[in-house]
Amino acid sequence: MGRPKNFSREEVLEKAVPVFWKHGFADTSLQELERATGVNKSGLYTEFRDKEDLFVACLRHYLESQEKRGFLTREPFGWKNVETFLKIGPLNKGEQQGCFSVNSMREFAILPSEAYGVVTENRALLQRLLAMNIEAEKPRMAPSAIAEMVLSFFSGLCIERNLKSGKTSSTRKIENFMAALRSL
Amino acid sequence: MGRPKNFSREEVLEKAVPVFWKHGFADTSLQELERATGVNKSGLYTEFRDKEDLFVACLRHYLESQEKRGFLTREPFGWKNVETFLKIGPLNKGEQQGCFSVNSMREFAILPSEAYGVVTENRALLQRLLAMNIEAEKPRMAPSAIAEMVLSFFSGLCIERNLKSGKTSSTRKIENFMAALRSL
DNA sequence: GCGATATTGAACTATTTAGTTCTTTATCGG
DNA sequence: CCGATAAAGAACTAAATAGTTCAATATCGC
Repeated sequence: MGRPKNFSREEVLEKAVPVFWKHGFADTSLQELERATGVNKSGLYTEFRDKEDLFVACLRHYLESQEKRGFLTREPFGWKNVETFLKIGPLNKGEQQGCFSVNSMREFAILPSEAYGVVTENRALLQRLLAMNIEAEKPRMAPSAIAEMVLSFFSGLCIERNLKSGKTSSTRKIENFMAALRSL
Repeated sequence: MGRPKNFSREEVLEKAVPVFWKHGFADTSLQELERATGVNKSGLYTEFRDKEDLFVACLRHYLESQEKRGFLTREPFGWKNVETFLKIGPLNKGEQQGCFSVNSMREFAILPSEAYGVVTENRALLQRLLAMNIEAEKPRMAPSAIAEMVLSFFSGLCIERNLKSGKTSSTRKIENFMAALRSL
């Protein structure tokens, strides 16, 4: 069976995500990835085809972990879920600000096309989950139309996390937005 | 007086903006900038301190040109101006998608701190102009609070321009959002 | 413990990068 | 038209980059 490797794919992804998250694809070097993951280039290249492949794997891993948080699938469905999603969906843990996926959208021009697919599929999923929660509140406006707005607002909140503004102001802003939604 | 240079600072900025806009700072090479502007490195380096300096100059130039479009200063102030701002503020000219300034927010980690200042100042200005227009409609909610929401929504629309989605869906989304605002 | 096997680490490669330097060239004032 | 001056062009530098190669090494089944 030969020598066993002393890292797991999961482990590497876990540690690589914050690096790409903060610096993006272009400005992240293999050296940084080695340092952050503790895995040598040899290891990284046996596990991943190249830097692009590793990036896409990170993106998938990130989105799966976000899905597991399940803010939009908690019963009962409704505005409360939407509000939670907006409030604590975008992360605020040190280097990890906003949403890795939204950040990546800026870099599509230089990212493998696979990344585009991963992000758009996830957005479609979010859109459906949002619509499901909105549907439950029986608003006058079409749930899918409201869901679209929410997703855009969410994307805005995410990139704004790159600005150092207070958490309270963000919370207040979300509550105002929710007030507007509830009247639809 | 010596040999006269055969380019103007304006010209260079005009041609460099789309390059940074599309590729961001990290992934734009001096070579690309030479090609796009038609100005040799010698020329670029006599006009600008370094790549960072050129980038910040591009950002300023872009924001000034956006201000000149003046969507938010047309009389009479009101929802119509806000709607116009959302609809045709984010550009859609080939490589130039969304907003250069919003795109740049993703890269603050590697951008000169000056860039941060330029962007935040501009956002503060937008915030004031939006509030001014909203104020004119005398809504029940605080104009500055509504302005905050609009700016976040705008930011979201801008990064979403990196996805290839139809223009009509964006227009419909904005109209729905405006409907929500008008009820505040 | 031994040999096959797979991982690891480090040295290496080829390319690209931002930035510099130096020669050539064009213009203007006299 | 000539000499001072400033710009343009190209050659150059040093560092960083993604990716490769290969010898050293650790483990497992036997």
